[in-house]
Amino acid sequence: MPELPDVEVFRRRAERLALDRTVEHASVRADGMLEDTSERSLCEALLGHQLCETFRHGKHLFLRSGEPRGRWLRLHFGMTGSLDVLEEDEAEPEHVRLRLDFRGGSRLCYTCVRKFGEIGLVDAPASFIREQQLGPDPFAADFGLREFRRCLEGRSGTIKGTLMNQEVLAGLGNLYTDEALFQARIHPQTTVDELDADEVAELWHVIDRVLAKAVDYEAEVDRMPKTWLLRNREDGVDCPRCDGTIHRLELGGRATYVCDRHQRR
DNA sequence: TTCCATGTTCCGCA
DNA sequence: TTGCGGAACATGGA
Repeated sequence: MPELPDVEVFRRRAERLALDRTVEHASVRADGMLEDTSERSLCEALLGHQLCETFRHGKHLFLRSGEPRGRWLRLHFGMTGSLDVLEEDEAEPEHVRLRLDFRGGSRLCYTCVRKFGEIGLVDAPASFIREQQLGPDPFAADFGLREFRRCLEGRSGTIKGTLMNQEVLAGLGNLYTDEALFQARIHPQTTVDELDADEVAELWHVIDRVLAKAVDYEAEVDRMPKTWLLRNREDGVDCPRCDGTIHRLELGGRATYVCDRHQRR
């Protein structure tokens, strides 16, 4: 489930298990997933070098190569991507699109079942973020209520669409947007200009808390509290927070779950 | 077989 | 011109 918390978990995994190991072999099986690069350039940037730094912005993960030019491998996970570091004796998962074999036997596997993800090579994360016009990352230490207010300024669309717009805020997807709105008691179809200052502040605090907690739970839904919507995404079940019922709506072509009682329009 | 899916992008409309 | 919302995209699993 690669939204911000999932990608942050991948980043920490790479930071812990994939840095400072020489890449001895790289295999790319990712036709259609390479962005602004080629298999040859990727191999050139990685082979014989070590990964030496990790960075995440929104749903994008960057791994810096220790090659002289210091380019960054960029991974986006689409809807089904994942990143694992396997030991020598561990079986390889299916749908591996990029595999880096390290000296010593461990290997980094980027898998993506539906191939909606992207593999790229960039000179610097900052320039990529600028070119893509990505909004700020809500998990960043310097992102506070003031910055959040600025993101919503002048917006007129629904709060759900706005939060999921990566040019407004980078990292929230369908699931965590629903979760934040559920906990903040805001209906997803509420428009941004309908929210008062208190609601915006509450929403900010909820987003902050949900993201931090989700990362603590390593983005594993089964470990999250039963009072979270993520544990209750099913049409017709009882709301875990009030006497209401959870309903499934379709918003912008996406499944949306709301409580009919504490998220009124 | 049919339906559904956490991602982005594109097009028509206001 | 800009922003918004819905449709489309490709693929595989339940």
